[in-house]
Amino acid sequence: MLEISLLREQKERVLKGLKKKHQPESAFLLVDEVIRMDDERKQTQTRLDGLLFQINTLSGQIGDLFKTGKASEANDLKNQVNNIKEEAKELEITLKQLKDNIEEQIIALPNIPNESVPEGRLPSDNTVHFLDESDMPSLDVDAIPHWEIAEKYNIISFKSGVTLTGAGYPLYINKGARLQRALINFFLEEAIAAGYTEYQPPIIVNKETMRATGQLPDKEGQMYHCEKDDLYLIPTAEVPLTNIYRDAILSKNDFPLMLTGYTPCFRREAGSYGSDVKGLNRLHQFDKIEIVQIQHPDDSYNTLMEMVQHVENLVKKLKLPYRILRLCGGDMSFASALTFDFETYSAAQGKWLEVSSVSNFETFQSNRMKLRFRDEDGKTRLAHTLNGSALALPRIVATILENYQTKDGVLVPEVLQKYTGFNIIN
RNA sequence: GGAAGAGUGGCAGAGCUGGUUUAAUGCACCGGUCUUGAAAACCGGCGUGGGUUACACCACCGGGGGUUCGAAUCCCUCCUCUUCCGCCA
Repeated sequence: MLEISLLREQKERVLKGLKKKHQPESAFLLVDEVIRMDDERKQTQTRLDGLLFQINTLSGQIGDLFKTGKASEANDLKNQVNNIKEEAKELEITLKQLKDNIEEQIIALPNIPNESVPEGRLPSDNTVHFLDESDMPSLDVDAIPHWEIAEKYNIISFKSGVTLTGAGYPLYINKGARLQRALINFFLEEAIAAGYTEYQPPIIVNKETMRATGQLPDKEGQMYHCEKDDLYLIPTAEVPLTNIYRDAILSKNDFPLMLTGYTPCFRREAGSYGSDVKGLNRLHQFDKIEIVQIQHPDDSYNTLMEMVQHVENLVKKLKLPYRILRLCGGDMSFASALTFDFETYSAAQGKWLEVSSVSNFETFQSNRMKLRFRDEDGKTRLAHTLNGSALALPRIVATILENYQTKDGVLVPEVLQKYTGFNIIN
């Protein structure tokens, strides 16, 4: 959620940003509308405060009058107060409506992209930040996609998943399951070595938590909801991890806060179809290790690059062909100011698969969740939040299975072997 | 799930027979005096948000609602914690 002060003080920048994100005409009109409503809100608040002041003062006088036995005079004042109260009640209703309206409108505005975000509307407009062509794999002509490998070695059963739950819920078997566990440990250990603190958060959270990181009201339809308890299954560990510091006021030397956690993630993925959902490409339940940082505004972009480097290091260690994309304005998420996507090359499919997305949200999330810190001069300011996948498992597994396949079986990347306890899947 | 008790500013802890408590006091913290320096002592400051050029002023005593001229204080409801009972990995 954007800050109203930003709309007021840097309106040109906001309008430019909305254009870069290819917002509809209505979004531009919203900016002025929100400012106008906020002006009205201030006026209403001031008038209401005046009335409340009168009520407070008169009530004090009434108390004094009763004490000194002047009941009739007190009763006169009572009537007076009752009149003011009616007026105040109306203003209160107006005020509440204004506040609700402002929130409803401003929530519809996306974050403003950073200067360095490229222009463009489509994924093809993203700029390739790095592409290591020398490592592109050359597979045998009879190379097969990961879903066939999974079946061949009986390490993942999509069929059983369908029996148990439905499409998009694979069952990992034997070395398939152990490979998953190895990846989780590898990613967590790497994050810990980089200075992150490991958390094991709840994977079901309440409405307020979903609201604070922006999943609600925006992505209601993409999430699993437990109706009886009005709780939601998390789509990413970002949600509980960032919310740990909801409503907090940090001190400057708390920065940077570095959190990591492994969780299953749940996404309904309504509207997806075709080759996108084949095999492990897109699932309803998957495993992911997330890294989150909460940082001082002055340092957040350095931190973003560090996080990108951390993720890059992971795919390098796994020796997977990858590229990094700087997302263009039109392809970025609603809440992000700057995003780098990582894609690994799934050789048998001949496809780039997104395995990580690393973003700086600046104050977009912290504003919604009131995550602040105390400045040198004692004032509270909003902190910057950042997060990234490090990494999401299914597509990494898909890439490993396809790129490491040989006639004798699938080799296990060297760095994983101490976690798997075996070096080939056959 | 049932019963009882409790939720106050970073912490501790008053207030809870409704009106000099619209939040006392202590600790912690920050600044100052004193001191070669430090400790102690003393003086001052010390919640969040709205609002204002700045004040004034307003809201918030777990969340929400109500009674009243006036609510931390009374009522309703929800949440959380503690203890006991029941159930159970």
